[in-house]
Amino acid sequence: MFGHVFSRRTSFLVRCFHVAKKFSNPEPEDILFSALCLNLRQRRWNTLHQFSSSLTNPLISRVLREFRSSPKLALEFYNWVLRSNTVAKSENRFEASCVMIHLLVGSRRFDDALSIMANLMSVEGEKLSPLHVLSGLIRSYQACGSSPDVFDSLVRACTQNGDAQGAYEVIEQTRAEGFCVSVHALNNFMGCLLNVNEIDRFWKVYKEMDSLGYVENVNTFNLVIYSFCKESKLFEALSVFYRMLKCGVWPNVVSFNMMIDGACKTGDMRFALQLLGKMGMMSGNFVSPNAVTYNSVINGFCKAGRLDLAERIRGDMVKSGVDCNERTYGALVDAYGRAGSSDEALRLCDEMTSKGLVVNTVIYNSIVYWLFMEGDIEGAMSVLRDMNSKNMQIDRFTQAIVVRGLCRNGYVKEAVEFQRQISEKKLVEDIVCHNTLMHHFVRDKKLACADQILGSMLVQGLSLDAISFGTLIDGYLKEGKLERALEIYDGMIKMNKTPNLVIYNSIVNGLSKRGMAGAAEAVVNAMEIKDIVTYNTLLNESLKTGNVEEADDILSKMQKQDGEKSVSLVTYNIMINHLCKFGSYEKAKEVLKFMVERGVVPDSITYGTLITSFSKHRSQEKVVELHDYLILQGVTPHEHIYLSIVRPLLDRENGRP
DNA sequence: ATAGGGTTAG
Repeated sequence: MFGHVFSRRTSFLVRCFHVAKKFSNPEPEDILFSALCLNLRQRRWNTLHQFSSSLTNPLISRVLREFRSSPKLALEFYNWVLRSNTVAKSENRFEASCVMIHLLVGSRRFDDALSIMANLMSVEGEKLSPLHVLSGLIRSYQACGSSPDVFDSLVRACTQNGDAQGAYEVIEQTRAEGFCVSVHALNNFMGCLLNVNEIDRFWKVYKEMDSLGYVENVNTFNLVIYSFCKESKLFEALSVFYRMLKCGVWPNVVSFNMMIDGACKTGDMRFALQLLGKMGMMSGNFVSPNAVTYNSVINGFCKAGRLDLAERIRGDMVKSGVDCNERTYGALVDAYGRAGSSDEALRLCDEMTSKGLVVNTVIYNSIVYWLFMEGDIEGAMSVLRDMNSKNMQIDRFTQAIVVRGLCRNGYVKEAVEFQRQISEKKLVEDIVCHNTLMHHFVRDKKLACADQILGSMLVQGLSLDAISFGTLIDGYLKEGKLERALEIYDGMIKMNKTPNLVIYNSIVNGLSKRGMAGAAEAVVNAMEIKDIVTYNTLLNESLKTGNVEEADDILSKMQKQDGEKSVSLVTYNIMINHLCKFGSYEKAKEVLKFMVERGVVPDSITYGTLITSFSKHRSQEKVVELHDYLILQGVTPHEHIYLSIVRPLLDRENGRP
């Protein structure tokens, strides 16, 4: 046994000696290099470990390059270098990483290259800027005999991280250095711009493509289609499709999927179905629907409340041999929950499990959400426990759903407790949850509790947003606690947060309601922009005080501001309310007719205001007539007012007690 | 590349 070890060791030394002898004047580094290579080839990590203290930057790079044709081994060596603490210094990491990236890209192992780049740029990693990484790659470019594909990969690493600006800088700097990224990288960048909703910038880059010598390919066309679909411009998307055909570029399934999904999202299911049916014909029989296509349509019908049609499409999907996946079930589970059939939703979960599909967090969240909406707290909490017992990841959606679900069902205390447990587990903190809690405390007039949430957010170092401040400011103003409201306002200013329109409107409303018209007016005058809510608040105040001239003035300002757009349903409700209070019932009815003609559908507030007033001051026939008219306009009656005023009248008409 | 879950302030 020992003899065996000895002979291996001897042969190793002899081989080293041979290699060394080849050089006329062997440098120590050359000997070390050969030894490293020999041991690495045999994966003798223990032996290699003895060299770890002698490793230098150039040596590491040299070994990595030596193994360019066995990237797997090179990667093992790279990882070993990173792990051995003695050389884990940042500069070493960086240079070795750059060489490794070149090798991986050269052998088309893009995912491995991307993950190294992502790590270099991530907060947990080295936190290097994309341009810094680029400079490192360029420095080692020649020695590694690399190709511009590495720059494409770096762009990709940025876009995968949602860093459009980084991708842009890399593309620009690459060009400045005399290289060029491919059209694929440019497509990646443009896709990233769309994903972060920088539509204008997308178009700018798209228009510059040609002059930079790029020829748009099917992916580019698809992005243009996507950008139109994002803005619900289906007609324009379709015309890009035809332009693509004219350019001799063949559409693929993604081209269709984007348009079909766009149609579904705008609720145009007819168009979606047309496209689905004509995909073959429109593509010279080259393209047929895949799971994404079917799932988009299924989801479209689910959201439109047409489960019957969604199920029919699922039937088509199965018939055409496309397997249902998690997304298919996700859409259906959500729809059954929405329709109040949580049992069926849970049955579908069993079905997917039996097919080997995983019921993931998104699907669980759907179920929990709809159970809460139904008021089935027990059911919701038991599904949540089920998630826990299955070690299912709880995400910020789950948190928001549970916190809101508990609050809206009156379990605010329990929601706070849930939130506290989340904080303890150090899961992702979501401001929305805290804001929701504050909102419910404010609604229940428990301002001290809301304030406590604010305090705990500060303690946890969470950044507060405009909604956090706005909720409290509005709450205190409504309670008449002007001082505390102003304190919070000052706090916001001290934290360098700019109050937004909602907060200003809230203040204007609060001051007016406290009878501080002068102060309210001062705030209004200081406001740079005003919106419908501002005007509605002012209109309501002036009508309340009987200042018709001022009201008239505000109305004409509103019409000037944004044309008709700034006159809203609320505006009409305010006018109707005050006309009724003045006893001008016929005028109120005129306003009602006027708004209906403008295509503004009255709501239950309109209904309640008019019916209440008419029942006090007009004949019963007039009340019933008004009710019928409103129903005809598609108004949902105010439940309480319908039951207490209108139904008794209708019953009497029909001879019922 | 394209498809899923939530919504908190006037």
